[in-house]
Amino acid sequence: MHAYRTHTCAALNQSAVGQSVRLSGWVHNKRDHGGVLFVDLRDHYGITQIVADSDSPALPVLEKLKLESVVTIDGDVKARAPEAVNPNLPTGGIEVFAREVTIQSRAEELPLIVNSAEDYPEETRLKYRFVDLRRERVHNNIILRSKVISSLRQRMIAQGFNEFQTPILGASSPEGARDYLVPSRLHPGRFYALPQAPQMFKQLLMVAGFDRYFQIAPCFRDEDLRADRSPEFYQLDFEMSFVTQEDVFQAIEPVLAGVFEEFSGGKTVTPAGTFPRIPYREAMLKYGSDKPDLRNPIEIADVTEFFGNSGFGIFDSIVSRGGVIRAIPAPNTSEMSRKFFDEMNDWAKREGFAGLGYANARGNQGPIEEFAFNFWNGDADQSISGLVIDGVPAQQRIADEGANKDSVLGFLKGPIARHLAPAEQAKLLKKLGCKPGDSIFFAAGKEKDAAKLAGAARTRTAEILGLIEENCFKFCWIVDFPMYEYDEDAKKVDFSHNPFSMPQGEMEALETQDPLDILAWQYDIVCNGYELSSGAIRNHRPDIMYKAFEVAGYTKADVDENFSGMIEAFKLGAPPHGGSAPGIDRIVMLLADEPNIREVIAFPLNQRAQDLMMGAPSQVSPRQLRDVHIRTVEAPKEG
RNA sequence: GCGGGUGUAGCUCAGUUGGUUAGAGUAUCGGCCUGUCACGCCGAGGGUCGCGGGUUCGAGUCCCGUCACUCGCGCCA
Repeated sequence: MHAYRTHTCAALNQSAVGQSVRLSGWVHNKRDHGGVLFVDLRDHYGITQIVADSDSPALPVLEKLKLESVVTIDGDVKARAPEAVNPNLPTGGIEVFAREVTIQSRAEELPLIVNSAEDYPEETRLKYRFVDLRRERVHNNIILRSKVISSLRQRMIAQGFNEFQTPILGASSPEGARDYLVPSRLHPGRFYALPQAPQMFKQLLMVAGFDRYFQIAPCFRDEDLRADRSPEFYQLDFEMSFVTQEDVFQAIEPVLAGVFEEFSGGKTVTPAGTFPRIPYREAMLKYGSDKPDLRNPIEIADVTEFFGNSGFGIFDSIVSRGGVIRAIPAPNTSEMSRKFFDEMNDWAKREGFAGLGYANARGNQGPIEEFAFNFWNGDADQSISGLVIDGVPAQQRIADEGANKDSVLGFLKGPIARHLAPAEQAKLLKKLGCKPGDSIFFAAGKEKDAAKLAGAARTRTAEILGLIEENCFKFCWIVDFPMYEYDEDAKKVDFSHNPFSMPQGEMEALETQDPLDILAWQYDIVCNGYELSSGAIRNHRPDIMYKAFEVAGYTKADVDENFSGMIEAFKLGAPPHGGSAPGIDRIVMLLADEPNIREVIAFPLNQRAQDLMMGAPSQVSPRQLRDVHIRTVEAPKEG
């Protein structure tokens, strides 16, 4: 008989009744009835109930044993009485009567309880990650991760991609994120950098003629963390030769849609081949973000045209200084309390914005859209007959109150609305697609700021109102990123994203167009508001590369000095190529429905990039520092 | 670097307007219990209330500072 087990804790069922078996696992839970003791024995595969009665020598041993101790049980499989069957347990039809128990490892009192779904502070969980990982939810997440990676690999290989490893110890690169540095022992004063991504190497693999490469690649970035950002993470890094942007899309959409369909657990997935393509500028306008969550039905609109001479001072002056006004429709909220709108405004201020204005559309009972359209076209009197405002027909109000026609016909309430003539209000509602009873939030400022506030308000509004569609994964491509942007601080044009992307229009565009109008063959994949990947058709032409850098104010010497390896390679025969790199941790995070990337990493660093279990980063001995020619400046702290 | 939240028993949390000896659940220890599967019942131990300072007759509670964790902003092509 095997030293530890004849079966796993998930393997036994009715067909094993009568067998003599040996099981090993952790004491998941105990129920001690004095004369009879039940133990839930757990391993990776499942749970089997062990029974020890007063005849069993195992009873006194198991009785004293703490939870999470590891034991080997010798016993006999018995069928449970019908009333004792546990339908919630796959092995619930049987139990193992213990004849003997061997203690493999005694557990002391636990810092967190394995057999509970209770939430523990992350500090505790990470310090005792090996215990935390025994718990069902995290254990399943890590298994899911393994399956997702396996599936991604198979799907890539099936498409003819070859998996290669690229160096971990590389050269530091001047652009991009901060590098993790590794000092060199053999070369005093010099440093390796851990890769932020295998960018250079995958392009060189294309130059080397390998045509289709991929890698489950570890990446490192020494920047501050977020819930969806870890300093070390994995990407499905891939690159292809002789391809257009369209070819890259067609290669990766089936992989992502496929793996999401495989593991989504029934949630709907945007089908491969139908990922919407949203130009960057459109995304910034309609969603206030370059990673829009398309589960959110709200669409932002630009309403700058309604202000400037409206008499609403703040907005008018923002517009006159070149700013913009963005409107965020909030469905069915016009009857919400003042508090709702005030709290949105307070929230915007807390987020560092000037504030968030609002207006409410009256709860008209008439066909407001049709009326608004007619009104706007000077055809109002004709349709007033059908219009009811706040329960009173519009014509009657005009007659009864002798009211000013404009005030009666106003569609919008609130401090901003007072400054817009009814015809303007109608146009505005029409533009936003608002219905009676909706409200509108206004975000004003410089274009970048207003878009950002509008985007944040769009998300918050939908979350508060419960408008985010559930049980779906909505993918899209963000395309047509601008090649350059104006850097306010440096007062010059600079690359807006990756300097190695091919500009759309290539050399001709660089020579003839306003740099701020040039688009790049660069694209992101976004799913449910998370940026899953970033990619591009690369610039493989030295002449275009020098020109692209020249536009941003860099000399040929600058390029040669910083990127000589790549440039030299491109001078010796480089195929047109492009690729992308979906983030694996974020994919698993979405599939596991976890709000935090650390939930899908077996041993994650905490929010301050520390390993609380192993104590990284740690101090090293003076000898080690001497070896790598490092002298620290600040007095080391204890710990 | 900046802003929000949290910090009370091993663990999860409660703690009122500043007022007696800081509570509960769970875990641990002891006792009882032969059919539980969140077993049940009885009892016990367990606290620098994150840390430092201040106000007060009196501070877990109010004020100032500070630390840790976390979420967001900056940052992350």
